[in-house]
This record gives sequence, structure tokens and C-alpha cells, in this order.
Amino acid sequence: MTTVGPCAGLDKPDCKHGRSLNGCDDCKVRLFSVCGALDPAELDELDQISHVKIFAPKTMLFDQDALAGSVFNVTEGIVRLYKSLPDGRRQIVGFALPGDFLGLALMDRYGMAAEAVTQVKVCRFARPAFVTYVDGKPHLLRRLHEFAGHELSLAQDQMLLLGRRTAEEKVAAFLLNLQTRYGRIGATSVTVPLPMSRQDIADYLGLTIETVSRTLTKLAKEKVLVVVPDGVRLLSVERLDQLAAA
Amino acid sequence: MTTVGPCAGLDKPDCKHGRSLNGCDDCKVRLFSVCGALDPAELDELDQISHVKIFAPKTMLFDQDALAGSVFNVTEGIVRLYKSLPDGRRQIVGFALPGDFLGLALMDRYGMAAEAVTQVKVCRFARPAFVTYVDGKPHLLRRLHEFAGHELSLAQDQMLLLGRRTAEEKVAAFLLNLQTRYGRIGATSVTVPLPMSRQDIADYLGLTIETVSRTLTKLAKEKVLVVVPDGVRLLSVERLDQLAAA
DNA sequence: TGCGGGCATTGATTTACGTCAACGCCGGAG
DNA sequence: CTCCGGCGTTGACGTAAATCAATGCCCGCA
Repeated sequence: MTTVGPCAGLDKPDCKHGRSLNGCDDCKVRLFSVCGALDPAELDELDQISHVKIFAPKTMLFDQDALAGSVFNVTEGIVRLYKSLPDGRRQIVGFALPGDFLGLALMDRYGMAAEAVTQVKVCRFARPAFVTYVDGKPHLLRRLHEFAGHELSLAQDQMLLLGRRTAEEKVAAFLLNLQTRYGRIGATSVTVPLPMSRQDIADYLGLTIETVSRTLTKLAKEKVLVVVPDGVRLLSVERLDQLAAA
Repeated sequence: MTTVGPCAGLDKPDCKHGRSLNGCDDCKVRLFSVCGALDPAELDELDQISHVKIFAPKTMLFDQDALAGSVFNVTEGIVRLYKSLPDGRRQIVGFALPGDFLGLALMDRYGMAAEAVTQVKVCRFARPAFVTYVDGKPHLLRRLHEFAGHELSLAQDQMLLLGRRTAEEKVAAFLLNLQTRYGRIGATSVTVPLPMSRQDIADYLGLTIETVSRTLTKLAKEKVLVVVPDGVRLLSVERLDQLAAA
């Protein structure tokens, strides 16, 4: 099955110069993602410049301030996006789930680093090719802009969370938010997987691992949730909502 | 000078159906703002749908979650943009200076509230008219998108600040940042005006007024700056850089 | 099957920042 | 000019979360 020639050594046996067998057609996240704005012909064209790539857990998609050579559409797995201070303090600015687009701003440098949390599958596009592609498609640019606007709004919510909420409120909001996002990509459940480490959660919420851990145990003691391996099971979404809202 | 008829009661004697005498031509911030992407003919067209409006200090441009009826380009003064929690805790997500655009995301609701800090002068556009205007102008959409990308990047920097920096680092970064922004709109000086209250600064940095005040006093004692009426004079930008960076 | 190394939890203690409270300054109203 | 109310500063004290420090758990690996 593994081919020789231009495809040798690529991640997937169904490689067709880096694309999956049916290209975007069988993409599970297309409708949620920026690609949802495209008609079949445009999708085909996009297919030509896309490359499927798989990243192992803990590998880096790109580094903070590196030249933005590519943009990505996440199709499987979870990516942590973060900024670091010279002394090592880290702030995770977001977790990218399937359907999320990395490099939305189309700027010439990534302003943050991106690392695979789980195994991650992406559609990669060379930025110049993607920008050229977008140039003749105002509706796609419009869609990108909508996504960017949404991101901006989320970023501002996160500012409110980081600046003005208590540890308990932060954790509650985080869990609910994650549950909602899983739901949108078709994984509705009261069991919320947490593939990222406690350190990741802490760096996302502006806390320490100890505080995250203590807060989860506190919520567990209050029967709001149960801590399970690699996740939590929510017992009272209602109560969690209360905590997160005010 | 004050006209009767359709212009009666408007803020400015040079009113021409809400526009200033020379429209965008004499706009001081045009080149810094999204309008910088437009050629003279387009500018003229934009002029037709713009209305100059003046807001007194402490008046509201729009409220959190209100329907986004207008978008604005700030031409004079300072606007605070904030989100509030039901219990009154507030996070200022940004201060808009001349040249800044409010409603970049073009979404149907403002996600935040906007209040004039000083007297504020804006170009107001009805959102539907503006969206229609943008629709035929991909280069303007591109420019809006660039601005949104920049905003997003700033928001992420602010997350890092809120989540991972100390009070002193926060204040230092805030002052330098503001100085840089004043510089970009042609007000380069080591004296940084602070027209906003201590409460505003605190709500921007995720601190209390007391901590902001104490931190400024501390920096003053260390001869890094001098607190002056409605501002600070920076004595050692170098030292401030050190504090802000790491 | 036992060993080693992350990762998470838990407890004891510290601390940066918040809270509470008093006071001073300044600018507008009478 | 004097009073008043808002804003900023300063000090004393409290506390949420950080730090420091074990200890436990799980999982890959010999």
C-alpha cells in the first residue's frame, strides 16, 4: 500500500500527494469551518493546494513569532495555542478543536506558538497560495473575517475571565465552554474529555496546577462533577452555570 | 452659522447633514484608520454615508449586547470598551484612540459596551449601509480583516498580561503601550496623559484602584516616573521596558 | 512483576494583592 | 470664599491563590 516516489514517507497510506482520498468531500468539519463558505468547484480548487498533515502529541505546529509560512485547518485532535514570557511563564490563549482555523489573521508572523495536545490532523496551506486563493473570493474573505470577529469576541470574554473571575468561576466556565464546543462538533455528552494536562488548564485560566486540582476536588466534593481519567463527568450543569455566570 | 432645517440642533456649526465641511479630506486619522485603504472616489462615497457625532465624557456610544446599529471610527478622544459581569465586576478590554474602529467584526451585536472617557468625536455609519458599502470593496474588507487580526493579537497579549504578569509588570506595560499608541497618532512625548480614572486602569489591568495607585507611587519612588495631574511623565523608559518585558 | 518518571493530589505555609478605612486634594456650586 | 462630593493616596489588615513540599498513582518498560 505504501507508495514510492513523491508520496514515500508521508503519514497516510491513502496519500494522494498529501491529500486524503476524497479530499474535502469527506471532511467531517467542513461545514463548521471556514471552508463551509465554498461551493464544490471552489472546494476542488482548494483541495489542490491543501496538504493533510499529522502531528504527534507534543509536537509543534509553529513557534511564537515565526514567519507564517502556512495556515492550517484542524480536522482532528486538539492544539494548544500559547504565548510565553522570556522567563518561561506561559499563557495559553486558546485550545483549537476540529474545525478551527489557525492563521486566521493572515499576518506574516504567527503571534503565538501552536502545539499538538493529542495527535492532530490538519489541512495545511502554504500561506502565499492561500492568500492568492482568497484574493478572488470575497465571500471567503468575509467568512474568514466572521471567524476572526468571533475569535476576537472569545478573546475578550477570556480577558474578563482572567481579569475578574475567581478560580472556581474560571474552572466552571472552562468546563462548560469546552462541553459546548465538543457539542458543536458532534460530541454532545456530560463527560467532558480533558486531554490536556492540568498545567495546560492552569496556563489557560491564569492559575497554578494546584489551584486547578483543588478546585476540581472541591467541585467533586460538592457533587457538581466527578473527576474521571482524562476528563470530568458533569453532574450538575445547572450549578456549574451558576458558578460560571456570576 | 447655525443652520435651521435638517441640521438644526446638531453638534457642530459646520454641519453638512452631520458631516464636517470637508468630509474625510481633512480627517486627521484617515491614514491610520481603515479608511486609509480607500481612493478619493471611494472616500467621497463613504462621506455620503458617514455622520460626525460628538459624545460628551461618560456618555455611552453603545451598550454590551445591544443590536449593532452603527459602526464607528474614532477621530478624537478616548473610548473605554468593556464587558461586565451581572454582579458589577468590570473588565475593560481596550481603550480606543483616534484612528480606532469600533464594530470591526461587523457582527449583529456589540459584544461589549463603549463609553466616552473624554469628549469623543466619531464618524458614525449605519451598519447596514456600511456593510453594503464594504461588499463591493474587497480591499476594504481586507483592510478591516487586517485590523481585526491586529486587534486579536493585542487581545492575546492582554490575556498574557492578565493571566501571568504581576501588578508592577502590568502597570509598566500599560504605560509603555499607551505611550507607543500616542506616538503612532502623532503625540510622541515622555509625558503620557491618563484621561481615564484609576478605576478604569484597574479594570483594564485586572487590579484594584489601590494597587494601581500604590504601584505608581512605588515607580515614582524608584524614579522611574513622576505622577503628574492627569498623567505620568516617564523618567526611565528603559527601566520600564525591563519591568514590562520580563 | 517490579522499577522509574511524569502527572495529579493534598497539606502546610507564604505572599501579592484585595479589602476596609481614613484622609487629603481639587474643582464646581452656592 | 466655603462647602461638598468625587477621586486618589496611604495605611492596617485579611484572604485567595501561590509556593513549597510530600505522597500517591499510573503506565511504559526492563
